[in-house]
Amino acid sequence: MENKLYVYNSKTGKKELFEPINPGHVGMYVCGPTVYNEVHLGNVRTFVSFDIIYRYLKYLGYKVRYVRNITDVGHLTESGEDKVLKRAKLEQLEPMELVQKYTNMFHEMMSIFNTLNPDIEPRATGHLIEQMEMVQEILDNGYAYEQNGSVYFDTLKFNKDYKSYGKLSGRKIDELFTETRDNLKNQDEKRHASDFAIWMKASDEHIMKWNSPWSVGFPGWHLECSVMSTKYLGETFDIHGGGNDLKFPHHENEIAQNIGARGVEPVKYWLHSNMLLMNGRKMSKSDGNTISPYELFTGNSEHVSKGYSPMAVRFFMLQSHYRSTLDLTDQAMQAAEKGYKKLMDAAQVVENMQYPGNNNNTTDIDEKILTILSAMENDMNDDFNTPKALADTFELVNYINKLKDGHLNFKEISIDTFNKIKDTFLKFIYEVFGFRKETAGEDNAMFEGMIELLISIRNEARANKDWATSDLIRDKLKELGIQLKDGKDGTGWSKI
RNA sequence: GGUCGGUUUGCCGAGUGGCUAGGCAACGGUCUGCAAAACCGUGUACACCGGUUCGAAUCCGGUACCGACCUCCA
Repeated sequence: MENKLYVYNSKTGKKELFEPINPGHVGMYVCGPTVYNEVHLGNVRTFVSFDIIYRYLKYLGYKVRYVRNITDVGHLTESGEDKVLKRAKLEQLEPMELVQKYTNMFHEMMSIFNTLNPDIEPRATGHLIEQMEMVQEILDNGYAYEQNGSVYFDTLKFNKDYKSYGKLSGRKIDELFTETRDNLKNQDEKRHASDFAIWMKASDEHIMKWNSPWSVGFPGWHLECSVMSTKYLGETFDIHGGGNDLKFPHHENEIAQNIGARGVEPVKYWLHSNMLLMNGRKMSKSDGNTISPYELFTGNSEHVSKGYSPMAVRFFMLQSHYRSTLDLTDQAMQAAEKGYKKLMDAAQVVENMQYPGNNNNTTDIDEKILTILSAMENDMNDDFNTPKALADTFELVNYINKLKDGHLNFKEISIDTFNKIKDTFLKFIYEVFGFRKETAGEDNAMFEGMIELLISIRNEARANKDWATSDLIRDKLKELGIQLKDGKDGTGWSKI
């Protein structure tokens, strides 16, 4: 942990030295999905971005508590309907049945993309008591008012006392007054247009509702994150993450609620990831500019010419910085797929490579390699710059391939340098970047044995200049997805 | 309309006041029975117009275009 990690804090708009509140420990909260629908590829980008951050913090040796919630109530559509209820009606499922269905699918997708599970994954409906308690605290402190059974956060009073409403998202409360859309439900109950509901009275036909001191109703969407983050991470914690479209109003309101209830700023570092675009525009279901993860895997979409594997997609995402927009195009995916394959081929090569003999002499090549190795960490320390770290990694790929082909002699580097390449390279590929081998077969001894057998039969044929047999084996294997590669030291193979 | 961000070589995408990002594609070469892979070499880019500077694609100002947010959104 002697390295210094800098993170870009949305609250200050600057890169800041990362110093956790409790040395050695990091509390991190990321807004999870609302489970009313199949997970969107854009969501995946956000969760992959924070997966890298989680992984890298762990790599640095921090003990991280990663909390990511599941929103299963209170998230309303523009017309004021509960998203979960609306969808449940459509699919003719119990609300909790629907929530479970999409929660399961979400977990499956996260595992397909090889993201690590959060340490705690709390649900909004599991924290109704705590949410009511916070509503009461805010009321007691005078930053909320009740109106016909609903409770609204008083942004004007809050802003008068703390002068901070709108600070995170750079908004001014006076402007919010005029900008607000006028089609929101219960708008007229609010004192000020920028006020927001923290408890809502439910109508008779509303199914998901609970008894409270104010009405039979349900909590406001922003409340759950305030409650669950502080419950599991404390009144102040280190990192809060989410997509930058949540900055306003969600995160802004979260801060207001926490301060309104407890009087303290909850978050030290706000991290926001940027949007995934497709063909230059934000992915959006309404105008058809969207592709689901499964469509991307199978190629069953007008936007792509073929399917791409989940790890190729992950690689594609890591090739841009999490704070930049990323534009998904078919051409870009093809490039990413090939680059990913090259990287993983090198990983397989270096895994099986041993340094011959024992040489401790170092040359200027050792020095160059050691510079690359430290650059990998330095670049990740610079606000998790995965594209740069990945570029460094490709420089190692070049050295690995040169060693393999004999263009670089092992004697030109020391055994110590070689072991460092192997160790760091594999650590970054598997632990930090979170790539994984995509087919079970690669780890299967019998499968590998059979390939090796075919290769030796083919080599026999080649020795006899029986090109017909030789090419038959090569071509048939290629059809099955195995690419043979004839090299100086015999024939290797890889998955296509 | 308001706020913020972007415009980098054929594509994606980093970065920096003077030093090769990287991946993909292209072209030439090495290797190979052929192929693939790998390796070597080639490309000299930073929207436009001004300004600051010994020097700017990088800083400042303006213009154009694009995008996001402005209580559905990762």
